[in-house]
Amino acid sequence: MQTSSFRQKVYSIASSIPKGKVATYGQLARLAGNPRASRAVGMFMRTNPDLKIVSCHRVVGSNGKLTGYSAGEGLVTKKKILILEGVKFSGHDRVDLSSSLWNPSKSTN
DNA sequence: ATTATGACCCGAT
DNA sequence: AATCGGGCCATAA
Repeated sequence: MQTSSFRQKVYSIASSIPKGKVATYGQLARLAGNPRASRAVGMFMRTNPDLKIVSCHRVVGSNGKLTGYSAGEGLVTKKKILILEGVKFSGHDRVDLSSSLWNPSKSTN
């Protein structure tokens, strides 16, 4: 499979994240086929094609830590959106993965 | 084709 | 718990 396909797959998965749930970069990378490409995944979110189809704000670090955001006020906007979505926060810039972590196996689409 | 950078992750100190 | 360093992958210049 080409790397270009990998990127598209990541976008597909990212846009598949249900509202009120969040996924980690490593998780997206793993689902896309490259468990070690967590870094590249972050770059895909950064250079995402359309913020409306790809819910990049629902992507957080492995420990639920908010890393970055290219739109709005950055992490501030990202955090705000997540709260509006119904995601529970554990700290200032941390998401409660225990309750808001997306389970791709259950989503099936 | 090579070098440099980054919205990451993990292990060790 | 916090900090430091190394490794992996894809993109941009």
